Amino acid sequence: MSSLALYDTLSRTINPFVPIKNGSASIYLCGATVQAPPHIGHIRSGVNFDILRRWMTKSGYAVTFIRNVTDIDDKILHKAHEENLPWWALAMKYERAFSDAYAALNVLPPTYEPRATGHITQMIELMTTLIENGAAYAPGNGDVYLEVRKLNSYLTLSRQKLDDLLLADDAAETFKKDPRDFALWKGAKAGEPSWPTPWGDGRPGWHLECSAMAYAYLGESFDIHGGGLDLIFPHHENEIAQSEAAGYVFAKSWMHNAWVTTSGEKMSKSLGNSLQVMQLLKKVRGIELRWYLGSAHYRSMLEFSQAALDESATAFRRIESFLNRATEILGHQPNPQHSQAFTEAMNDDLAVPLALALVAESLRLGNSAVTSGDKKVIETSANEIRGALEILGCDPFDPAFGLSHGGDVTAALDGTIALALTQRAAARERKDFAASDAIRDGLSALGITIEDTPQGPRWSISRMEER
RNA sequence: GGUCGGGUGGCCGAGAGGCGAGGCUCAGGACUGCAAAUCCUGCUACACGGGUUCAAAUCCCGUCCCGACCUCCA
Repeated sequence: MSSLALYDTLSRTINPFVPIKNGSASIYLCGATVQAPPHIGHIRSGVNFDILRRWMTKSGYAVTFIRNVTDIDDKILHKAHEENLPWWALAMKYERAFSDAYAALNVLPPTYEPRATGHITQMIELMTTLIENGAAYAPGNGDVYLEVRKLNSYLTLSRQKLDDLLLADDAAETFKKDPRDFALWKGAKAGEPSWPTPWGDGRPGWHLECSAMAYAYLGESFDIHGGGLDLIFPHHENEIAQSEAAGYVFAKSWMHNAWVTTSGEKMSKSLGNSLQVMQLLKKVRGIELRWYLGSAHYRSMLEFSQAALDESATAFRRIESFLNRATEILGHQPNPQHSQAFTEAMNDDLAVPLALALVAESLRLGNSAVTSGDKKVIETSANEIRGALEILGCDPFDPAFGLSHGGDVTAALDGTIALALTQRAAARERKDFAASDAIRDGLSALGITIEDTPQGPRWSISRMEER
């Protein structure tokens, strides 16, 4: 039996996962800066790390999963001004939008979801330590900077050299000792929200909150720190810099998910609304969108297209259809199981695409078994497929996705359709195919699909009426 | 300038020296009153040019193209 191995951005190699605390896993994922509605790139990160979490949990680890919300930063203040809302109202509005999107895609809520503004105390403590250490300085204008030249090491994650970096636009910043120093804390400008500190009123810089909150909930050292590729520099480098300068070990390994791209390019907000999660959920169901986002390997770019999404949804419906049929035949829902091959695929740095090939194989065997009536094979296939879908967070029987139709309604509908099907059967019996097809077409127009099977006709609700 | 990813069949998407990943689409077949569903068969690809090797999508050298980050970013 293989054991879990994961790619580590720091070493750029796949290593066996060895938890700091036996039987446990601690994960910190950089969540959203809540300044706009989530697009599928944001949510892909959530889905990828949710798959990691589910697999680790299934593998027996007690997983503590922290995903933060950054609810104060430059962009939030800017957007709040644009939308003519208090900054906190804007942040909450989009925090809810993210929560809704996570829920729609069955991304499990984190163990805890700390907000930056709820951890000002911890940030001040961290800055105090850094200033006492001599690692940080407060030039007197309310800002606090980390002095990067004094660090023992810096930029190890992105493997860059300090002097090779292009200078930021604010390089002329007179209060910095070195233009590469970065702000832990920003002194308050007029009209901006602020919190009191020993160095003046101000607000958090972008990076400080993650170091403070990771320390607060996971301690000086934890197993995995995750986020999107674009966070490697500067965000994660600066988290490392702050945390190590404060004397923490910080993250043992780093995982980064790749982007969703369009036409080869990273998604940007200029693309408009079309790739927002809620927009896409008008076209496909949450479970289908999740299937699509989770289907590529987390370290590979996922090239978005509407056609690819549609195809992916079609493929998923085939799988779902088999599970429904298997449930009817078996008389009970499949019991999730994992084959050796599936386990090995997932243990190999979450080789989801390989796992999906196994699902496809099981599906083919299962469908053949439906034709031949081999219940044993139907059950095995269905169990393994459901087991895989469960880990991918795409189990169609998971109540998180909501039942497709309520029990009472289904019963009533079932009776109604049964009446129509009785009429159709009678028409077919007397070879009046015009009449029987008229019934089928009529039901079809109402969104009810009829299929004739050796066990008799079965009906289902066609899903994509909105398309 | 520095750092880092890519280019795989009609489309999506794995793999990383040798046994055709897989899916979707399309075409043909089986089944069917017809559909639908399902199964079977077919479509034998790895940017370009060299090289190494018994063997290269995979390694090496060179070239072209695309993208990302460099203190706003999933």
